[in-house]
Amino acid sequence: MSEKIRKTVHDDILDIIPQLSLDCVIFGFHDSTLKVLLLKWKGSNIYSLPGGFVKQTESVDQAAVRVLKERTALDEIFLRQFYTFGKVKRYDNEAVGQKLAHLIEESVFHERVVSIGYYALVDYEKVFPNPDELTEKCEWFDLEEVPELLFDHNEILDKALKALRFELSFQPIGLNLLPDKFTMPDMQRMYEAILAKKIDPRNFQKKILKTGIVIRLNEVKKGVAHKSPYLYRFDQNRYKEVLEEGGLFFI
Amino acid sequence: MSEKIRKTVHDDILDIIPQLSLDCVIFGFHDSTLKVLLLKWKGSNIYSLPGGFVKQTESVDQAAVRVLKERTALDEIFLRQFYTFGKVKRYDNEAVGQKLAHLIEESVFHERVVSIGYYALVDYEKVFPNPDELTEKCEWFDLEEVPELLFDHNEILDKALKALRFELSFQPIGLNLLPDKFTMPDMQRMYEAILAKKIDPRNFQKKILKTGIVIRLNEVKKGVAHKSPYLYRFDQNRYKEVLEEGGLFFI
DNA sequence: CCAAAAGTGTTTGAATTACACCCATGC
DNA sequence: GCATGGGTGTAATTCAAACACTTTTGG
Repeated sequence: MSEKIRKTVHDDILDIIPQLSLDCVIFGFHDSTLKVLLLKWKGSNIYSLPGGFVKQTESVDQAAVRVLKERTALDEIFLRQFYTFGKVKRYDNEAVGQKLAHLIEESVFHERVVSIGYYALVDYEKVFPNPDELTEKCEWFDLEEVPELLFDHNEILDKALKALRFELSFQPIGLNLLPDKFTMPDMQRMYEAILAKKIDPRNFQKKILKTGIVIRLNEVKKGVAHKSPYLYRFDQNRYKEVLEEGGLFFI
Repeated sequence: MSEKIRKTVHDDILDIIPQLSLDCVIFGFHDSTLKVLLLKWKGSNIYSLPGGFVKQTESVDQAAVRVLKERTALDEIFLRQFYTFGKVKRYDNEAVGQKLAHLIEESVFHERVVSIGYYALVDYEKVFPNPDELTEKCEWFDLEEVPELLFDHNEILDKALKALRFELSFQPIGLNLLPDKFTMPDMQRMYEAILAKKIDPRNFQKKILKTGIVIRLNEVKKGVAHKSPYLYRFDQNRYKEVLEEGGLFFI
């Protein structure tokens, strides 16, 4: 553990809530597949979700926003708290302590920590992945290619994905994964990637347009092979209306 | 603050996770209305939700089970973690400290606490409400008659009710509020009380019976005025099947 | 001109809603 | 015997699902 890191951890320890952390599952959508942002720890082959601690002077939500901003350079992120992980032994503390001994004092991992799980939906193109002091890479992984993760992060990821699927099934939150202008087939592929099922394009379009939450622009996407698809944009105001009407809609 | 209580709080402080608590919204159903179990603090007119701290040696879920058992004398309670409340200033620490100064050292309330919210569904008839050392009464309140509560407990209650309504809309969790044997009109009234809307009895019965999760017994409820209604019981096995089929059903 | 993806409507079946009268019981 | 709540079926409508061909573009 470098002196710098030791110092940082030590200074911070007074400012954070002890035994409480948060973990963020950051989802992106690219090449018709759902991606998740993972960190690779320095001098190792160990991966984990981005996470952090909650400062005494910030809310848990603010802490999540801060962590996300640090890792993605994005403000204004769609965030959902989905579960708090509170088992006594969330992972093999001994083993983790040894694996990370070159970076962090082992005793840190002897203490039990409760972690609040958030998931975030971001526009893949706008993200600049950024590792922190303890990690050397921050990169996107296809969901099917996620390796074994540190702590209980595979479990947290599973639960986040379930929560995302559930919520996407009746609220159009998936729009947060798309760029400002997108095509109907893009949107459909996004739904298909997350829900892991094929959807009929005619029925899909009908359903989406009926809600009125997207608006077709007088533009088509150029420079693509084959027929040029129309571009759409999200109608934030209409979306809020739909939500206030209690409007849930199923895909 | 009595010596006994001071000692208890002091002894416990080493065994619990600091700055982390949990709060339980315990719902019951009686007289066609949804009820919630509240505590009245000693020597005051202050009410709050039951809650507690998480011991170092127990999971957060176990802590919730323990709290529920202490307040209701029930094992095997239906419990759902629904949200973690993490604002920096969840309530007016000064004011609360003063209000409870006769029971607890004021400084306790100067520290910021993150609280994990659970809601429980219990069989009203089986509950023996039980105050703790700091409270003098533990009693059921109609939802409409809930007074101003301590801390941010009104907000927690609101959010629990929303979560309950949402979940009840597509999973038959409300059965946990009913006795082992119940009538179809009972069940309907329970849905009506929670969702706050009238339901057609023919359509309701059709929908419930179609799922197969309740079974009509060869008994009727005796001793009631008017026509004797049939009794039903919950089919736990069928319920599990339905859940595994991914079966959600709307009311 | 060919290959590949985009765009579009109608028909069918399933599910949901609306609706009203008779029955059994306790008083 | 009467007032009250319990029990039940059908018709109308709405909503969801199935399904295939034409159009446009780049290469």
